[in-house]
Amino acid sequence: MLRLSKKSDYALISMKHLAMRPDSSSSAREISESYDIPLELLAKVLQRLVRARLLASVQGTRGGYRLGRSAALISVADVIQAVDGPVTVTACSDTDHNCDQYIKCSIRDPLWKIKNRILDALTTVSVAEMAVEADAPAPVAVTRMMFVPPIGEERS
Amino acid sequence: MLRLSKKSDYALISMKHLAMRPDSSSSAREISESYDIPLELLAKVLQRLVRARLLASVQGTRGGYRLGRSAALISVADVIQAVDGPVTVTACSDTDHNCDQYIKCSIRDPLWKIKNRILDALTTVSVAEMAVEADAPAPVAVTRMMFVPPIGEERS
DNA sequence: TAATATAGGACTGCGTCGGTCGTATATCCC
DNA sequence: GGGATATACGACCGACGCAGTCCTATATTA
Repeated sequence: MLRLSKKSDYALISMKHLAMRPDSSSSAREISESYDIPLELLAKVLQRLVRARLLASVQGTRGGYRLGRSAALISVADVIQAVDGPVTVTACSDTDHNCDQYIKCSIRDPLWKIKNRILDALTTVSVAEMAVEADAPAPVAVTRMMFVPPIGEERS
Repeated sequence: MLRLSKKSDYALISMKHLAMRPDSSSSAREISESYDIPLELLAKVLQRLVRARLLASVQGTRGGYRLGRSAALISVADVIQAVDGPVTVTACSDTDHNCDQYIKCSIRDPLWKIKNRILDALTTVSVAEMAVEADAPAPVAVTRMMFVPPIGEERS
């Protein structure tokens, strides 16, 4: 459990993709094809990231997405929260307590502390750190690997 | 997101409940009524905790549940994993990689690191620590508070 | 033997998530 | 200007998992 949603996965993949190409912009289609992500779904994810100012978009034929700010200033928590809403371990938060057991609940405080520790783990890892993974192949090589030869052999 | 399941909630409530009564055993019914948890559902949760050796059960009329070992030796992670299976942030684990993007996925390693940090946060908090919360009312008072006056005014 | 407890499998309603579709709008190139 | 290609965004839909219920079997005690 405690699984991340697909949308968050896609968002993080996209953010890392863009972080590795700081000077160019990528279209939703490019990212979609690179990682086999359904285009429409990815598009909506990217749009949410734009609304959260984590990405900047350019419309039109040569449009696409860029990072909204330096990758070092974007945390994994930022990305997840932009896409899936606030990180909440419990059904009840400090604002709304929509839970049958709210009054009688005896584990709120300990769980909130744990939530904060989880949030901390997500906050202290930046997209930039994700992008400098040692195992990451060079950008071009990645893009190559991404395109699975459709059917025929397309070896250059 | 990253929400805990209801079953985990119930499991943690029960564990704390039992940790606060180290010398007596509690029945599923008692816990169920104390916190307004559906009896059958709670029963199954408790059974899973027994199977994981976190609880010990006594059948029969005067039966019930006790902690399987010292509360200090039971972590929140233990409880969650006993009830909801292994903590997995990603769909793919090191054993099975049932995810369309597995081959092309670029964020496995960073996410696994984050998963470990989350797991760490859950492992370093014991049930005993949860039970010694300062704000926890005395057992009896708790049980009192639990029973919301049904309809009429029942002020003593 | 009746009451009360755990053990555990089968079933179900429903909310959420992943994904699709359709449409509007912006921009570039011919 | 017009077509191609991009983002923006709301509506819709099927599948799946979770929460909860029901039923039966078994153990223990009074």
